[in-house]
Amino acid sequence: MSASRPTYAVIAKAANVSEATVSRVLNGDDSVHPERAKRVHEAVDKLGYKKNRVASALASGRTNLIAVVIDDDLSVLGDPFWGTVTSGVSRVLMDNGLQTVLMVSPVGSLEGGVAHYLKSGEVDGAIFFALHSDLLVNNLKKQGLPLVITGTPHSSTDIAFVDTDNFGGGYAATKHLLGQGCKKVAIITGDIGTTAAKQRLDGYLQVFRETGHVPAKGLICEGDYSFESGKAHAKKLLAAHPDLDGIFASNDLMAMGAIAYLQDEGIDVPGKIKVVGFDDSLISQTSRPALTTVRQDVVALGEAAGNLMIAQLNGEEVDPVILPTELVVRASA
Amino acid sequence: MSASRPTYAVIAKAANVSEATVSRVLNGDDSVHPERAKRVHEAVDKLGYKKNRVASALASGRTNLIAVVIDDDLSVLGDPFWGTVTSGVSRVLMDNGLQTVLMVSPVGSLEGGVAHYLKSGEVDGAIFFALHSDLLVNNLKKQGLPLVITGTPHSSTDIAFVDTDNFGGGYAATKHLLGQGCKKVAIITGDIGTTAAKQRLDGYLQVFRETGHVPAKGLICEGDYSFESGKAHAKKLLAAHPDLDGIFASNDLMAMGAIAYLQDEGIDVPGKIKVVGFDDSLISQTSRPALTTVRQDVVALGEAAGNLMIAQLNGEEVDPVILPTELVVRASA
DNA sequence: ACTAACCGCGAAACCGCTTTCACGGATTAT
DNA sequence: ATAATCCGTGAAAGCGGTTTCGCGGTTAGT
Repeated sequence: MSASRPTYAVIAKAANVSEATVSRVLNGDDSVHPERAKRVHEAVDKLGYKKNRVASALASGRTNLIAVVIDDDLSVLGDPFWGTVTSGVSRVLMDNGLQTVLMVSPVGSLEGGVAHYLKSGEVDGAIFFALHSDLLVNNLKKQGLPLVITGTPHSSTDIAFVDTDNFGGGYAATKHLLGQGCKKVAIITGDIGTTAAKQRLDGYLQVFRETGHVPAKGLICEGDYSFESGKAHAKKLLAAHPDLDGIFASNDLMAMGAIAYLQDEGIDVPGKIKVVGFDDSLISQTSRPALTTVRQDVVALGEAAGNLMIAQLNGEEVDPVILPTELVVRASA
Repeated sequence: MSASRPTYAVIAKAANVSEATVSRVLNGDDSVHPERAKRVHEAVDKLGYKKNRVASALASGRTNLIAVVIDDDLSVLGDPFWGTVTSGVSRVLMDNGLQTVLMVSPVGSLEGGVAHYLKSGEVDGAIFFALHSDLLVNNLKKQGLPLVITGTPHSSTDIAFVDTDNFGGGYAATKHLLGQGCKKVAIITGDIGTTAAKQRLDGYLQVFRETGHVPAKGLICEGDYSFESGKAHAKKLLAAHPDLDGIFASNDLMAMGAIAYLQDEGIDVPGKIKVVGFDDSLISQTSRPALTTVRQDVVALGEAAGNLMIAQLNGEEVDPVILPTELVVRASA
């Protein structure tokens, strides 16, 4: 850095006030006489002063940094879903003068880099994505760190979280298939270790509960959100149930996999078998037949997480936020 | 925080040394007597001491924070490409004790939040993605901030950058189409304002230069990397050149768009027209026909950017890094 | 008119770590 | 043996803000 940047000492002298007053003015303390406040502002403008946020953080104990922790490996941010959530979070935080510190790493244990970092007081709060275990968050919660989880936690904690209405989405998707005349509808769930997959399955089951029917054995199979898994399960399902006429896949990628298999077999979609996905990701629009799917507002999810964090920093009590889903009917069902 | 965390004062007392010595030990200064160093380490372990990185940053002037600046809006992180690059960067930085501060915002001018933040000394360096203009980086460079650009800069600066071999990729893709017997090969470029798009086009042109041919007029059209743009340009191209038999699209999404249009028109891919994409993104594997495309190692790109930053922080001189591409032949060409 | 509460403001302590400086003792050179 | 170096170490001065505390001067209470 060529010219060292000015400090309070310089501003104070230029405005002919004390450093304490400079601090008050710059932090919006309205107990300063307008005249002196004006002098301070003028000095700040004239000298191009920018507050050193590190020094400020040390003195005040607030870093204005929020960690976004992705409990996984590299692949997660490569998923447009989490990338989009992240940008939603980031934007909200930035609008509130906070910066986003990104940490991509498995956080299984209470030790390890991420855990230490979060406990070192270098961030004012943490937002978790794709959390595999509640161990760390419960531990951090005890330490009083403001926390937000994106997705529903596994255990029933009192930690703030935001999520999509997975249950409602699963319900709507299944109902739609039945409404289209399907008699035998299967579900390919996501990794059942995730709460989202469980909830979507619950939505599916609820439809049958309401009609008094019991979903046939073997119509429920557990995928892992991958294209290949959609393909494989479609094959298995069709072999066991030749009269299958509807598939609800827990995400678009598996739906695409299923459709790929069916098309390879010369089975018409949606003529013979109708398929519904989940997410309304880009591929659902570009594939053919275009995919009927359950849309979730991913940016809104990120923004909600950011807002929940802001609220907590302001000392407010917060409740979980569940965002609605919407069925988008295209060609596949 | 329930129990306030220990400070140097506590450790120093416990180990019966001065705070200066504690600092030396914790910062790897080997001039401390092993016996005393051991005492310090024991005290640290016993008391569960974690260094306050904020205080450390203030005193040392090093924050251990690196900004990742995405010069755009929300959509960019939703693109799996940048999400993946980001995670690559983040991992390398983390392995080196640095944290990633994510900033998603247009950085057109020298003012604005991002610019101020980068100049405020709160980060030790900055890595730029999807840079639209070199204005800010040149300005920051002058201030001595270590910088890395992902993608080739527009102007010829002496700023470190990493990029994929776009030229080579474009060359290979075009050559492949010709090698498959195509006589009339068009290119749908990306947003020509990006250097990547220009370089891929250059690769395409180079093939013709070498063969002494001049690519027919109207075979070069400028897309914008979107699905729709691929679709629209395929239509336009086919109308103008009914004998078209090859298309090189500058990314997979446009390739998919082109194929979608061709299939809608009942034109066989690759029977009548062959299509090559660029990126080797997920959709290129899941689509049918599976897309022949130019693979770039996106994680490696991010890691290279991270490593270039580390090198600069170590005071090393660095050269640009160009990563190789690889043609992945699938069904579409 | 006299005490009490109040208000704006500056002095100074403080946040927790880093780094310079100088000192006593041991080592090496002369 | 004496002077010149070198070493490991602690005291203390920062880094650049924030915040407590108390002072002098008003304003309000009775």
